[in-house]
Amino acid sequence: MTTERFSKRYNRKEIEEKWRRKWSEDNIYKFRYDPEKPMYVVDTPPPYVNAEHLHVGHIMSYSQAEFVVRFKRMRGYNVFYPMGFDDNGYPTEKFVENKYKVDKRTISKQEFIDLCLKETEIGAQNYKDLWTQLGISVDWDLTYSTISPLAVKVSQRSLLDLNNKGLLYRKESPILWCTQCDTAVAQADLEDKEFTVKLNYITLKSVSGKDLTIATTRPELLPACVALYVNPNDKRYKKLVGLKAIIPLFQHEVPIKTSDEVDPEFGTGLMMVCTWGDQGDVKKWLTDGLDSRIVLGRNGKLNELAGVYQNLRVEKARPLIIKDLDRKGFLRKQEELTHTVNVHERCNTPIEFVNSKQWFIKIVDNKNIWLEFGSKIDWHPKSRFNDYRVWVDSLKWDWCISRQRYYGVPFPIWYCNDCDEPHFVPEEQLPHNPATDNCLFEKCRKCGSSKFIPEVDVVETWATSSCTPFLIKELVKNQEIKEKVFPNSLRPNAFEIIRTWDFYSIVKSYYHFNTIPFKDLMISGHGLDEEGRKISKRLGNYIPSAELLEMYGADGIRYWATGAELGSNLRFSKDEIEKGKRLATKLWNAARLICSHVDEFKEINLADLNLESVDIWIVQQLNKTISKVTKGFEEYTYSISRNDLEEFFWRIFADYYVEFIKYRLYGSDIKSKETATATAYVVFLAILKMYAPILPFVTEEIYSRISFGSEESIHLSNWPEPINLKKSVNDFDQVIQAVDEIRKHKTSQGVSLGEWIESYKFDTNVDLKKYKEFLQNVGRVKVLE
RNA sequence: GGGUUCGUAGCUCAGUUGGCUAGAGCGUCUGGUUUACACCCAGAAGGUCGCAGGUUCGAGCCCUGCCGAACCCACCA
Repeated sequence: MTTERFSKRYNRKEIEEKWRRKWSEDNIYKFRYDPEKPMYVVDTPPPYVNAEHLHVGHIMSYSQAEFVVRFKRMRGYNVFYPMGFDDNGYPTEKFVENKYKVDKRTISKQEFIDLCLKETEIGAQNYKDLWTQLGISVDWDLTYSTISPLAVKVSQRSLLDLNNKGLLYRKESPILWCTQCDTAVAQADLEDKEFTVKLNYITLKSVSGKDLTIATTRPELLPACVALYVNPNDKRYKKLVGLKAIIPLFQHEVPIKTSDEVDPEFGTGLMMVCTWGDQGDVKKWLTDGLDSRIVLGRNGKLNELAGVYQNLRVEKARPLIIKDLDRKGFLRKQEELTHTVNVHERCNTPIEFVNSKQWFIKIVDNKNIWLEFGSKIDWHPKSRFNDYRVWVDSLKWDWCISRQRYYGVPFPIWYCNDCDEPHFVPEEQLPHNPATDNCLFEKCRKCGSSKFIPEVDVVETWATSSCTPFLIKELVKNQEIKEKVFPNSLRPNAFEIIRTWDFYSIVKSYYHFNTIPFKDLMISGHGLDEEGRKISKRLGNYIPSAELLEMYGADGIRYWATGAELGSNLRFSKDEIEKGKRLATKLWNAARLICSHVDEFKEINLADLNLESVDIWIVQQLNKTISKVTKGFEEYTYSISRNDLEEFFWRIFADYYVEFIKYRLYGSDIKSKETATATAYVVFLAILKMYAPILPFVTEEIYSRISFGSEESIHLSNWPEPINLKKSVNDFDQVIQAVDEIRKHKTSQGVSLGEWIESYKFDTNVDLKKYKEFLQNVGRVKVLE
């Protein structure tokens, strides 16, 4: 007897800690290249490094992708699994502003960047610790950060290429602007938000002295009003078309025009149109021969057109103007109006349109290409492709990539001081930062001037992270491997960044290499709190990840993460985590039992043994399970795999098979005992391997005690294959039914299942000639008929 | 206004080309210390599958309409 191989209790904490250390020391997740084997390249989302908000959602989505990665590794792929840290850009700046109570306007640029870099380092370490705790099997020698010189170089090279291909342009035009963050933003950075505001009915006079009433939610934009519009079919206003009206308080005259866009039912049917600053299809109004009256500046304040209201921010100016309109008798009434407004997703501030010069990447004209290339990718689940399609359809603006921020990838551009001609730093000089590096140009190629000014804007973060599919190529030197890294095999990410990370990656891979960036997309849902609410800092409805891992251990939490089908949200559930812990214990105990009967662990070929029907039956069940579980992982439906595996392990293997062979394990027939032990061992080993991607710690611990041969880790071992026995049973269902019948009988009689009873007569039609002895022993009945 | 997903037991959810009596876990109830495991085992109760039609020999699954939820898009004077 060798029960001492396993202690009575599975010591989760100690064992998980041991393997974390050992995996790292032995470097078992290091990328190994075997030219004979296929590559499996994963472009994992580089998380934002401000790690204070880490919660189960992060654990969930990274675990879900990692189940598949571990599976692929065991299936014999050369797994290339790097990890990045997305540290450049707005989230880090915001984090620093909050943590240090500073503002980018009130601190020197360099000081601010230094703080960002410092936090970046702390954040990356937090993440690394967390992923290690969780058992995420990335190769820590393959890491990058999006602010590193390598990432800057790749990002800048991308801009150069786009510029050479005529896909990058700089233009002064009305753009989407966040007055809070003080920067241009892209369409993808917008979100819908409902606001309840006042709809103000304001009276103005036509030049002929007639009273007119408009309804507006934005009275502070009156100074920018350039026209009034009515629907051409609106009889009330037919006579007014072509006349002019006088704007109250500001006294300028505007024409009254018609457009089908105007809804006669809204407000008074008379609509005020302003130049930029207001939401709406700006371009359309601009082509209508209207004056340009810009009242809102990039600083979010009203300009000189606003007269006495100059230099006020929108939210300050609005009530003042309303007050003055009311005092002078122009305000007829106010109504409550609930409407949705585009806000900046980072700060929830309503977006304004301001006139500004920015860099853009052409995307609007190529919608058909984005759809075509998007459809070439295998979406898991398929339905999420629709999110992508809808997004591409709704594109209205080219991709504005310049940001008036500090902490990001610099544009490698110098402008001629005299004629504004942009000069791109040549590729061999990258990475380049015009804010700190010397100017590389002597004379403007256009006007000959020798004065240059640096571009001080930075590239938005997505313009860099959209390069990750080919950025990770740069993490290896070997040319042969490089070629196989891109396009990648898998991009796993949550659904809310389909329109940013995924979309922009497709754009860049098409423009640079005319290919899709990755073959498969795995879209995960969100982790929710126990009530099904979104997890947010504001609600405080989550336990920080590190604490969670400390409380429950990695295996239990990973088990919880298998609970949601791919693409679905998943509620946090202590019960599910507990279930995962119980599963680990169950595996531990099963190993204890089986191994107490094995003297030596060795390679066993079951086909060579004289198997009994019950042994053949369990192997058949195992084979079915292997096929189903394998298929599930292949299709990224790890939750289905987990269900199939659990049904087999717990219900069929533990509750039936193990009970079925106990009389042999403890009996005197040595041959029969050996066969049963061997079968149980082989089947259990396969179960253990199939659980390895989900529960890497407990499976590794058990494996280390019961494996044979040279395989150092279960995670580097081969995925189980169905076993060919060359014989089969097909009448075992009736045996199961017969066993159930005896169990039911004993339970209803209040008799312990372990107690021998004198006799029993079956209702079930079972072949007693063949199975009588088996049923007597398993059911503990002396006489059966 | 448009789209996507979803609505199945008290709760959380499976149900993969339409096919015997609709499943699991948790919870509840009954019984059992059975030489791996009470972190266990055996069993029971509990569902007009959101509603109303339709197609079909047959619908939880397919079609139409409606109700409700979440998310996305558009409008947003």
